[in-house]
Amino acid sequence: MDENCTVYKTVNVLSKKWNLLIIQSVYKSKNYTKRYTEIKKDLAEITPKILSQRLSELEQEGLITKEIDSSKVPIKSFYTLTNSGRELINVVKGMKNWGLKWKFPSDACERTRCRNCRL
Amino acid sequence: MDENCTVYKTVNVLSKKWNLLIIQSVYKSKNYTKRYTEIKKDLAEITPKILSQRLSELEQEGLITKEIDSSKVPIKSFYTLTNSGRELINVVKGMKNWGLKWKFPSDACERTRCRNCRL
DNA sequence: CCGGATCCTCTGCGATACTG
DNA sequence: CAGTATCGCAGAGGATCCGG
Repeated sequence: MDENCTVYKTVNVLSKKWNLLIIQSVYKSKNYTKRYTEIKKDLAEITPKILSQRLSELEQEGLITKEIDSSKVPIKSFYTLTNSGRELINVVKGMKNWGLKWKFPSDACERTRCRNCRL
Repeated sequence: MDENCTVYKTVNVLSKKWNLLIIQSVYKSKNYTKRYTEIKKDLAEITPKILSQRLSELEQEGLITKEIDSSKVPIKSFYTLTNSGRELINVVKGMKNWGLKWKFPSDACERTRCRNCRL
């Protein structure tokens, strides 16, 4: 495998820590949009620095868009999945189904819409 | 999302650096079996320490099995995908198809069996 | 209050060399 | 051939601070 291979490059982008969980967190929300603080609350263990870094990278990669409402205080940031970002949910679902089958069976997650992951 | 969620735990295992590429490298081989040096050659940029670490972890996770032929020198190690490891190829394929569509189009990889990734 | 930025610490990846 | 030993450094994590 050389570094020009699509698989190689894609895996390196997607398997960067937190990326798929951020995508999934935003995907769960209405209109595929979430605020910075909501994502941070959803991914309890992520630190603000890392979340900012990842969101910025995902924006540059074209997987999410950012909008800022500074019309009134407090200023609010909204992050929305692009079309490409939305389609990534299939990858997350693939991982979930594999995990349910082979590693981490969970009654809660078996349901079509788990309370945690909503997939 | 709490840390008991199947999605959370599964993503953390699978998105660890090199894991999916190792799985895919072994998957491409006859009988889903590859030797240490062959994997290292296939993933040119991986270092021996990291490859050893990852293989050991993947073995503990039950995704690969290891067999050593020490009957004659040089000693040879064989790594084989388990059933759960084989099924992970669907996740890799999902990533590949997403990457082809949105990020890294490639004529070579578009073919059903790319010379590099064989997926 | 919200959305970060800053500073510091520390795990863990990467590179090179070496060995049973 | 299939790894280990050692070292250096980037990036993840933790705590705190700050402008709007």
